[in-house]
Amino acid sequence: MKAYKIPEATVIRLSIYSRYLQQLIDDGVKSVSSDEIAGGVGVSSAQVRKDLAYFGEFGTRGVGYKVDVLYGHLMKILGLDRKWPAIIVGAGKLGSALALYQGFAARGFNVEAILDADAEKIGTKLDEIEVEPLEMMSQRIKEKNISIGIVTVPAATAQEVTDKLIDSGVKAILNFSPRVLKVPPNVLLRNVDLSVNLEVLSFNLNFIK
Amino acid sequence: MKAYKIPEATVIRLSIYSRYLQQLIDDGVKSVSSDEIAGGVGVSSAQVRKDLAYFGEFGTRGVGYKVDVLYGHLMKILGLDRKWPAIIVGAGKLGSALALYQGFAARGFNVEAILDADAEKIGTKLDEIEVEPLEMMSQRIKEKNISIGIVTVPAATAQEVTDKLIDSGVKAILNFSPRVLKVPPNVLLRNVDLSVNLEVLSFNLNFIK
DNA sequence: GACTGTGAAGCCATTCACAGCT
DNA sequence: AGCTGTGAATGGCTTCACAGTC
Repeated sequence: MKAYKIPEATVIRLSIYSRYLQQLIDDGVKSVSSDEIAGGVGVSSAQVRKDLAYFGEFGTRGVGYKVDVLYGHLMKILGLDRKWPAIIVGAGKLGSALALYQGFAARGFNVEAILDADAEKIGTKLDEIEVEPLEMMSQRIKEKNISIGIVTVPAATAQEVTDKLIDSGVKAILNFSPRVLKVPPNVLLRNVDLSVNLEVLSFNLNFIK
Repeated sequence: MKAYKIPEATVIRLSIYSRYLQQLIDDGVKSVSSDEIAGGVGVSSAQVRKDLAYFGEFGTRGVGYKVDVLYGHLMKILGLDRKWPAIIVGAGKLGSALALYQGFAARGFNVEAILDADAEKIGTKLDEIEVEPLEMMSQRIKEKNISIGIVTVPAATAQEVTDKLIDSGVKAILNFSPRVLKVPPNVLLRNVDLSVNLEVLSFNLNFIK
């Protein structure tokens, strides 16, 4: 499922703009131009304006944007004016790291449960939350009203776990496993492929020096 | 720095194709068509053929591709026919998880050193490798001939650490910090922004249901 | 008959350039 | 004068459709 006519690249940049604006707020800056945002995040000022234009007119000609106002609009657009409970499946190194990652909670993504198939891991605590067996998936998703599932299991079980998440009512999957997942068209899927990122670097390293 | 005229999207897909072919090899499959690869990774068969066409003619008309031959070509193209020693800066949850992540080593990315500023962490062991102080950066990069640096420090110190990596001779940076990094044009940079990925999902969740 | 390789067409995102507002 | 908002132009990736080969 894709959301209407907004380019994904635009959504990604909005997220980055919003973080840059957060920084400006912390620094006490009140007003900003598209040119300054552009410089701060490494794109062109026309790009910044075009991205914003998909959603409305947030600035003042001749003046620029009010930092706090623009920030508010972006957070709303990104759906970050609310909490998003999430569940992590796979309490290995990566899953555990993500469960404890402050950056998620800071943006409203609260990890409400973390599950694993391994009996050894079940019952261990990561900060506040306890690793639970896979059987708890459906119950936790329903009681915590979770719509985002984060998959950090090995490739072999990734599809199976994903199917279960979707059966249990999850609407969006963030996949960290190195496996191409099949999901029905009404479920959102994003892949964070750690090795692929390094491989793009190694490909490009061939061309320098 | 960008590598010549190959679209980045193509490089990413080549990496994914190569993993799919690896699977086919494991399954004992000898021959494959662009249509089968396309089905396996979720793109069109024309896309598969176009991507491969940037680098040569690897198939046989009317027949398809020999799995092992194509796999070999892709690994060579991606620069994965060699080892890539890497260094991780930041031994927090995420850095530690990445240091131990089997997927990297499986593709030739060997984490040769992991550094941290925190005196408490220095000396602790992650599997085989020991967390060392930042001061060891230059020495380790030179003696291990490292060209890839992985940044997993908090946003506040990310730029500083990146500058040091580049000073020490690193040619490519994989950035996990939520900060836009400035690097000179002869240094490669890729960002893996964990929150941004969730935010793209939350944006799109607004449009369903 | 099957499937690759590829020029041409189509599509979509980015950049340009300027009108419009303050 | 300064900066936004936007139609038009550009550039680049993807899809189409078919000629070429086995």
